[in-house]
Parts: sequence; C-alpha cells; structure tokens
Amino acid sequence: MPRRSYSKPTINDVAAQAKVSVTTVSHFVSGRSGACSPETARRIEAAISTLHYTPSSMRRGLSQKSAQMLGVSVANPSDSGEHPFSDRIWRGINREADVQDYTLLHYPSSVRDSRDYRVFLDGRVDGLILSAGVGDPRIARLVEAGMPLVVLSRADVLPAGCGSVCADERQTVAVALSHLWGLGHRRIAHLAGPCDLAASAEPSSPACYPADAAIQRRQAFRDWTAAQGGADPLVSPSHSWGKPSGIAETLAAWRALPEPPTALFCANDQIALSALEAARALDWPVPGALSVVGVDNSLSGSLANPALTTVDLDSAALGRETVRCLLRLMDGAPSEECHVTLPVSRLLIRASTALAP
Amino acid sequence: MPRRSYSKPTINDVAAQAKVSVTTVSHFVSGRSGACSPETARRIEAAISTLHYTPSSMRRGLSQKSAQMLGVSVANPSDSGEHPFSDRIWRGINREADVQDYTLLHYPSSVRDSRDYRVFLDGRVDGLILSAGVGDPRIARLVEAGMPLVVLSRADVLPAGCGSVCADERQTVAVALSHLWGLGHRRIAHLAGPCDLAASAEPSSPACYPADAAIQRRQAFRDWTAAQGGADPLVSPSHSWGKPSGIAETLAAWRALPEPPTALFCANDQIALSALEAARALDWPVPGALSVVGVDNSLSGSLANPALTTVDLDSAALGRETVRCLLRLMDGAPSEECHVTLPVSRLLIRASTALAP
DNA sequence: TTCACTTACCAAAACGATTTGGCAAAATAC
DNA sequence: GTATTTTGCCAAATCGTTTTGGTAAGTGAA
Repeated sequence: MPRRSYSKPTINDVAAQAKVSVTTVSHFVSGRSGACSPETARRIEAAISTLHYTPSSMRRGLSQKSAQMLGVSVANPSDSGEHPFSDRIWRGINREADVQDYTLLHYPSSVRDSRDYRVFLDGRVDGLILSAGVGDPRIARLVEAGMPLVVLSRADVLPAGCGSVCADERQTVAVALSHLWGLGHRRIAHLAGPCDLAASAEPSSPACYPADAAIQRRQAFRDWTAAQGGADPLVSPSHSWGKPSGIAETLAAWRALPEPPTALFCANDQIALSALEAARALDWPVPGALSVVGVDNSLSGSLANPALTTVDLDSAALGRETVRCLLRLMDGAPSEECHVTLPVSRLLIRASTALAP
Repeated sequence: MPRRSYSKPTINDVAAQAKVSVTTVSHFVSGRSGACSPETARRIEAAISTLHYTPSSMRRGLSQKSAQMLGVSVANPSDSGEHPFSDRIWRGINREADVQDYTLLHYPSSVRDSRDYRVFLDGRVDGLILSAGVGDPRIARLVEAGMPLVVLSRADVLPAGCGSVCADERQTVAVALSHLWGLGHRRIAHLAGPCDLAASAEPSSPACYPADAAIQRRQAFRDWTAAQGGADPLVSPSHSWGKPSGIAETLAAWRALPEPPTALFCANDQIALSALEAARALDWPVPGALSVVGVDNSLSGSLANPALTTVDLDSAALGRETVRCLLRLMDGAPSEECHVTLPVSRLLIRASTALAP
C-alpha cells in the first residue's frame, strides 16, 4: 500500500488555468528569457495565487542537474549536547548556505554506518561538508566518486582531492599564553586534550574538532614555551574532551613540586572546569595562586566560579569559510587551492586569571 | 556561468554496459517484480560495481511522487547550545526516521523568516515536523497547502489539521513532587519558567519545549499541591529557561518567611542551578535545609555541586513518537487521531535532595 | 511592398528513474 | 503434440520542470 504523499499543483495546472503553455509559465516564474505581455503575466499570476503553486525544486534539479543542496555531516549536533564549538560551526554553515541560496541536508554521523554515506551519493546533494576522523576511508571513496568535498580538518591528514578548513591552533595557543605571560606567569602548565588519535575518534568527542586538535594544541604549547626560553614545560597526559578524569591527581602532583606552576593552559573548557574543581579541592586559590585558561567559551565556563578566562573560537567564521570553500571547489577550483587555516581566536578575560603571585 | 555539479553514472550507463535494458536493471536494483537469470544478474552486478552506480533517490522520487524525506524544524540544535532536551528530541527523530527509511531535511528556524518555509513546500519533503510558537500563522498555511504536519506542542493550541506530540507535564511534576513528599517535605516552592507566552517565544528559549510548558508545569504544580491539601503554595514569578535572573531575590524573600520552604521544584535545570548558586550565597544548605529538584537532566546539572536531582524526560521517545505520528498522518489517518501526550518522565535522584529537616 | 528584426508565445525534447503492457521462449499440463 | 502458464526480458509512457528550436504577429526602414 503506497504511502500518501503530499501532492501539489504543477506547472501544468497553472498553464491550463492561465490558458498559456507551460513554457511561458516557466519563463515567467524563473524570470529568465524574455518578458511576457502584461495581460499574460496577469493571468499567470492569478492562476499561481489561486492554486498556491510552488515550483518543485526537485523537478527543477532533474533537468538542471543540480539540487541546490549541500550535505553536511559535522559532529551530530544531536550528540554534542554541550559542545558549543560544534554548535557554532553548524550555525555558521547554515548562515552562509542561506546567503548562497543553498539548502542543507544534514545527515547525522551517529546513524548506523552500514549506509556509508549512500544518502550523499544518491544525487540529493551537490557537495559535501564533513568532519571525519583521521584516515576515514569513506573520504577517499567519496572523492573517487567525484563528490566535491570539504573536510573540517587539517590538510595534511587528508587524501588528495578534497578541500579542508581548520582553525589556526598556533594562534589559539599564542593568544592564551601571551595573556598569561603578560600577567607575569613564567611557569605555565598544560592540561592536554585527547592526544592519541584513536581516543580522539571516540564517539563522545566533539568530532568537529579537527581530529588532532589536542595534539596540535599540545605541540603549539611546547613550541611557544620553548620560544620563550623556558625549558621542559609541564604537560599532563591526555584527557578526554568531555568528562576528563585524572585531573585531580595531576594537579596534586604539580602542586607538590618544588616550583609549582602559577598558571594552567587547558586544552578546552571542560578540562579547565575540572581543573577549577580540583584546585578548589586542593585549596589552591584561583586566580590568587593559580590562573586558569580554557578554550571554547562554553556557557558552563562563563557561569563557573570564578568565571573562566577562555579563548573564544569564532567557529561561525569557520563554518562560513567551509561553505565558501566548497562552492569554490564546485566551481572547479583545484583542490590544492582549497585548504584554509583560519586564525579565529580571541581572548575572553574573566575572573580565573590574575597577576602571577 | 553554471556551477559545476557532481555527475554520476545513470541507470542507462549500467544498462548499456551490461547489455540489457534499463527496465531489467531497475528490477534488479530494486529487487521488485520477478527475478532475472543468474547470467543477467552477474552482468548487471559487474557493471554496477565497475561504474560505482548509485540510484538517484531524487529521480526515483520523480516518478514515485515521494522523496522519502521528512522536513524537520525543531529548535535549531545550532542555537540551542546547552539545551539537552532539544538535542535528545532531535536524536530520537533521527533514529526513528532512519529505521523507517526516511531521510531528514533539517531546516533551522533561525534562518530568516522571509522564506516562510518555502523550502518545505517545494516538493523536497513528504511531511513536516516542527516546533513553533503558539499561534504561529505558518502552521495554518502549511496545513492549508496540504502538507502533513506534526507539531511538538499541545493539541489544544493548534489549528485543526495537524498532529501533535508533547510530554505529559502532569506526570513530570508528579514524579518530582512525590519524591519530595516521600522525603517528608510539606512546604514545597516552585521556581517557574517563562509563563507568559510572548516571553516563551523569545529566540533564546529552547523552542522545542511546547510553547507553554512553563505554564503547564506551574499549573500542574498548583494542582498537585492542592490535591495534597496544602493551601497557597509558594510560586515564583516567571524565569527565563536559559539564564534566569531574579532568583537570588526570590530565595532571599522565601527564606525570610516565618515558615520557609524546605524544598524547591524548579521548572528546569538551568533555573535549579541558579537556585543552587543563590542558596549557597545565602548560606542555605542544600540538601541539608533545602532540597532542590530540576527538570531536564542536563550535563551541567549532573556536574553541579551538589549533583542535581532532576526529572529526566525521555525526549528520544518524544522524537520517535513524532516521526511515527507523522507517518500515520501521511498514511491518511485523520488528524484528530494524531494527538499524543506521552508520559516520558523518570526521576534521577542525586545529591540535591534529602529528608526534610 | 519587402526585408530584417523584435516580441510573445508554443510544441517537443530532455533529464533519470519507475511502471505498464507485452512479446518471445521455455516449462508444464493435458 | 498442442494448449497453457511461467520466466526473462524489453519498448514506451510517465513524473514536472527547463531548454531548445521554432512560428506567427508586429515594427521599422528601404
């Protein structure tokens, strides 16, 4: 038994009612190719409004070979509950797609993988934006199939043929560390994110972080401190982005050092919040004795006590750039020219950082 | 200059390569109508895998008059940063749509309204799920256009012709209050959500709460306490769902009462978290002297100190039911039979509630 | 008047899949 | 050995829109 479908008036109905040919209606509606006489226009307009005619974009796509639709599969907003980064990227993508007159087909990556992105290959979309783990085999498959593709990731971990957009993590780290440095901190420790790639691919992670964001941040931290002449900086083991554990132990160990750190640079806000909690438990005053900086500008961070100083990533800009990059690719730009690293970081100074003791 | 589009092999290419007719390929691919000989099957299979053929769902929809696609416009996950309720509904919808072999077209409600849901009327989708404010004029328009439609809202605030799904708020309230009652609390106050409809339509609100959820919860609270014989229960003025303010003042006033409340039932977790903060500032021990219950089971609530006792709404179930309801509607069920009120609440007892003092 | 040119419209083909109706050949029944 | 059914396949029509290639009628200039 066939499922009832929403049926609406067609261009033929309009043509019949207005007593003109479908061609004329099509021309009138799309505004292309030549004007029609005022009288004809009036009749067509009347018919359209009487019948509530809306041209079917699907049928249009049939003859135009374009669906004016972009597929998106960034870390499912659904699963990302409290990952503002992902949410803002998503919003940036939406905004720009709207401006460019494209509709988005959002396909959550949580859906069972057996389908293998088939939805995206069945002609519904003209191009694809996705976040994927390093070495995701599907990327190569999609590229091979000829699908224009932009991945939210670093260019150097991707197969050839697709574009990429990512945040400049060196800038992110520099923004945070120069703030601390300016406050007089000379002993700065780093609470790292998930630094082995396997872990960063775990489903609970905000998958639209470039898969190795944690590694990049850790490396940038080491480089930055090395550039200041500081030797052997304190770096914690990996912590999960989401509900990090083991932070209390690390902090206790650091505090017991002959020369404990006076500032903490945390790979993201969740980790920073856990650090805040741990410091309180240790009676380690923040920001009196220990300044803490996070990354992400999450709502929880702004509500924390003390309010968290954090690096705000303009993820909406990342989203926008992703769409633009994809459109360039679709316009035929060589994929080598579609790799973008954007400086999008800005420091939000709140109560968790202060002058070094 | 036309934009390059992703072009892929068609059923014709496959037929040519396998030296059979398109009809035979179509039958083979869709598995319908009669088997073909092993030899023919082998040739078709070979051609398909050589060419990487994927049937185009768009073209399929062209002749079948169905796109196997449902439109969704629940509170944009993008804007909902920390509204787990919305996220889980979204996930439930995804899951069920996948099971039923439908793809979702997600259209964020934040996009400029001038477009008026046109995307949804242009034949891309077979049905529509949305959350909308009370009296949203677009609902009536969509229904009039014949679009099968389910709204996440209460049935009695909707125009005729669409389905509806909502949580049973009386159950939500009962679950929370019986817990407190069982702990011996007899003086229970309510911190209400946004109770004027205009405010509940504010963009920052989790729009997939039924527009008047706050009102329903407040009413259910009054009814429940009245049923217990308690007279004149304490109810605060309206608070925003998101970043509520004025809570500190309310709590201070309540504490100064000759007989202060021993428990607080908050309209959602955000409000409860603010209450926790305010109680701490007042040196009002939670849960020693004041038990606090929220609604939503947000992550922030579980990480709070003390961890928040909360009502968990099985929003995924709501999402699932929404899809099923829509499919019933599309199958021709009369809209009067497509109104569902689901009891989906379950209590999560954590550290913010204890025996009455 | 005739030629060139524009305007206003239309008929038919195309897009890629499914569906329908039908035709041979093979298998089965009498 | 003929009649009937089944099997395996194909040609053509269909869906709603755009595109292509026209045809008439009207306008202006020679």
